[in-house]
Amino acid sequence: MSQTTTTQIEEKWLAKWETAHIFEADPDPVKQKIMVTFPFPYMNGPLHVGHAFSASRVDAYARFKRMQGYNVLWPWAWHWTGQPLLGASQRIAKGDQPYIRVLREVDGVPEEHLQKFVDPKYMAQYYTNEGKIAAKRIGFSVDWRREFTTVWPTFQKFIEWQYKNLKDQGYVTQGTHPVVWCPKDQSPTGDHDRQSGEGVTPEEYTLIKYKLDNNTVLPAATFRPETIYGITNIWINPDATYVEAKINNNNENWIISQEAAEKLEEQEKSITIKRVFKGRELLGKNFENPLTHDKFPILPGWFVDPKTATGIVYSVPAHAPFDWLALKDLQQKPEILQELGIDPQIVQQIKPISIIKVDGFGEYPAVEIVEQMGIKDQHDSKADQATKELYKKEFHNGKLKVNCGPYAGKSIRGVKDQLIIDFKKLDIADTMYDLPEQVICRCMTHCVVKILSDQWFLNYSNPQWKEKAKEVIAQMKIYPETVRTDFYAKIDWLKEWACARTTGFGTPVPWSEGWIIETLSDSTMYMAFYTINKHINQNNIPPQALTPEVFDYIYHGKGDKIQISKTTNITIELLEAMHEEFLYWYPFDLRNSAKELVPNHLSFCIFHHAALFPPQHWPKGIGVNGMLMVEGQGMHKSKGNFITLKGAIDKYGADATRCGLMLGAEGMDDPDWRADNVEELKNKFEALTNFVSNIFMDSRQSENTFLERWLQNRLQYRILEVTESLQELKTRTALQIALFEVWNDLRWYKQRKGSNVNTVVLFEAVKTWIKMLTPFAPYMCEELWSQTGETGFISVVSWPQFDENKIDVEAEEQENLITDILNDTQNILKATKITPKQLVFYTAAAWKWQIYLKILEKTKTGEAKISELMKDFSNNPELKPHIKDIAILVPKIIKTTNRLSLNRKTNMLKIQKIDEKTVMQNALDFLKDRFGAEVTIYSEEDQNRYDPKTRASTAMPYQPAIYIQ
RNA sequence: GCAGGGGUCGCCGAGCAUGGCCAAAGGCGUAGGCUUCAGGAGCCUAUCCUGCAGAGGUUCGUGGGUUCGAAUCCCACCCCCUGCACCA
Repeated sequence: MSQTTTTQIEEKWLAKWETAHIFEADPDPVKQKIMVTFPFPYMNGPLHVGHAFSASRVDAYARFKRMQGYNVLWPWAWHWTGQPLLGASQRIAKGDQPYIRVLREVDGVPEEHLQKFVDPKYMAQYYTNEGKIAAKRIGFSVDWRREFTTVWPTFQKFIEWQYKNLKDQGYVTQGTHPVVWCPKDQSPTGDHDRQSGEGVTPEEYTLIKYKLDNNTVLPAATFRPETIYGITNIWINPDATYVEAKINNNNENWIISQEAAEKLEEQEKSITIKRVFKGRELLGKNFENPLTHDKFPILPGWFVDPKTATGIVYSVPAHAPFDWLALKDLQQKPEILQELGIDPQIVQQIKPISIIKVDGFGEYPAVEIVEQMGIKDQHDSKADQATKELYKKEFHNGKLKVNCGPYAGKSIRGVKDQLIIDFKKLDIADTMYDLPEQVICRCMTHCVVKILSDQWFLNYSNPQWKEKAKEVIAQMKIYPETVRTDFYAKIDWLKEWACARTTGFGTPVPWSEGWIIETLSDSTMYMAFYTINKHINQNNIPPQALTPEVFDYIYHGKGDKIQISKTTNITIELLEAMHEEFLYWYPFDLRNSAKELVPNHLSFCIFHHAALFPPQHWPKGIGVNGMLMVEGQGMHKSKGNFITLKGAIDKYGADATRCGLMLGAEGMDDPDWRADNVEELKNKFEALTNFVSNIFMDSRQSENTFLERWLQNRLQYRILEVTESLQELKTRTALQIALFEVWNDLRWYKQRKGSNVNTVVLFEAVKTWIKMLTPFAPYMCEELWSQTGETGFISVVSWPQFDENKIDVEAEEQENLITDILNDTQNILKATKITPKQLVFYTAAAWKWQIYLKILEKTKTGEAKISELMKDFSNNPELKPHIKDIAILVPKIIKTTNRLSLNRKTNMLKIQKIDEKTVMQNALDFLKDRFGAEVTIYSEEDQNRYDPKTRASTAMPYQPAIYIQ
């Protein structure tokens, strides 16, 4: 089968599916429903194989369930909300050549479209159109009547309703929020908008307002406000520029670095600078600890960076290695102090003040760690390491000492948050945000932290909401189960989420002019919109008719439908139909995505369902899988390893692409797309098609032996395994068994039967086989199905049922005998390097079976005692003549039977004796063929046996003796 | 830093929750044979080491331990990956 015919087959079946509408699902009261979903893809680029991986798993599940007789709904939509589409079109408008080249060469956008991409909606529509073609070609069994994009006014009405509800219930709050901010763009700078500083987030400093005089403070920045009790001095950089500024129009003057003043402007502080001066001006002055009213000096610290926080640092030499090192330096260099006009006596007298007790350290942990690590001075690179180590230990294990006021005896970890709140109440502390590393915007501007005010939040901190979300998780099926703890952790971890933005595509916040619902916040409940969007699309319901009352009726059954119909012009029948359709399909049974969506989208989805729907409409199942790798690396357009779905289908065909993806991984493992493997798979499918076609063309029949029963027996296990795996969304395991293991079984059967294949049995087996492959490779299976003479679609044929009656342990054991003897013989040939001319096998004598089965029975119950067994055997007149041999055999048999699995022991006991000679005799041709030698079978009891090396006596049940010459 | 997930015979990957047909599935790769005008594809066989009789030896990140017996259970250590907020 050449590539062109693969494409032709795909086109043929795609057209047939569409004409027959087999994937369009409407409510059917007599059928059980399954609704599966996949997070809609964002349309600033083409669908790629990463999308296809997660979605193929959804499709395989949908197809499996459909074949099992469920009424399956698998809808799809397109995400346009957000900033990237706008950003992309702007880059094109600006003539960003590298970017345009990527669109042209990677995405494959034709020139005439590319030029129109300056319009972001054109761009989104282009990718949406292309995406739909690709999603169809890959064979996703989607009901396209429910399609929409997130900028459709009808969808936005749904979002308005959703947010109105959330707000009414108090889940939406307003407040402030720190963001990384580009002063030039006047917008937040997300990771993707950064030239450098990816992953950097604002850090919160506590400012302790040490008093210089009555209305002037030195706001020293710290992550450890509890150390206020251990302060000995403040560090000021003598060479840095500081300002004295009036803050927030009250009477407080702050002394801070010039840089800090600029930053605080963005953090809801109004700054009026009164004077500018060098840090050295402050040296030697005293200030007051606002908590204890003790007085301390201001000392020079060149290590103080005016660019970090306020440029003012307070010193806690007992617990901060840097402070101790700096203090020691100064104490050793009185001349520097004199030069700066400070009395060295003052510095000499400073002693560290110990305030934290921590295991493994004495009075002054900072002093100790500096000595332990042999740190020379503050420029030593190990000083940083020492700081981190000590902070960590003190935070996790440290307890505050008696000199810490009301906090004495408390652990640092437990008291820190409360302490900050208390200090703020006392008006001796404030907060400032700063970045731990430099962040530079794409526009090359240095970013700062800005506090956004009047920001709208989804209040995921709300403990009642969290509780409810956990209830949703508790009743949900999660694939794989290991992710459940992850979900609980993420629910706990989520806090207020800024759910509105001022730019980008999206639904305007209904109650607040100028804000748009943020992109991750508008995609949490839309699965419920699929259930009714068919009606909206088909009846051209105008957006203005979709009032909150309409949605209240549809989703909550609230309100008077007659009244609603009157005001909206939506007929009562239609309102009812939508309500009914929602009730039929909801909740969804499976939503599957990559694991990156666990902490955001999937958790949000859980939260929102908890808030807006009653328990009977909570999600029933969520599936999570790994992130697709390409040739061992993450897939990125910039890395040049980006593979579009269209490109993959063009090259390998839909079936190979699907299976290549699904064979990659399951569970949380990251699948690896390897072009060689997918190519190989494409060849495999050609071979498979030939293999199957040949069987279909072969009209001969043949006799029934145990091998037919063996094949059917095998197939039952395969059906069981594939069904159970698919049920658990283990698509890789399921496909592996369905494709390779079944194939191996069929091959083995054909080999064993040689020219005597029973085509009737094989034909049926193959039909079962391709049914099991249909969820994975639907096109090939439709084609093969039609070759069998069937007229319907295999896509809607009944899934194979496990049939207990076809289980045949005897056939299984008989075939085990053959494979075992085959392996043993090959092993001997390998060891002896004989090229065999003749093989002779001798099956065990009847009396050996007697003792074998007896021992087997004993070992099964775990009490095979040699003495007892021997007594038994010697009392048996049939065995008595062989008692000498039996004495030797018993321990051997105990050893071999002990190693058998319980399952096999049970089977062997159930069958009792198998007629080995006949079984072997029937395999004669096969064995001859396999070894290219004459083969003879005897029983060791045969008088006329050929046995030149007297091997026959070594024969055992299930292990005939072998002679090779 | 916080949270989560891993290290298996050339590679990818099962197995490990319920220790024992585990020298360890399957796929890929590699080698040999068959088929073919040739190439590719396909089919068969082999693929840790040793072995002139169906066997033995050493393996499952490292080092210990429990057990008659450990890839599987326990402890310690080393290494790797992913996510972390206004962004899809």
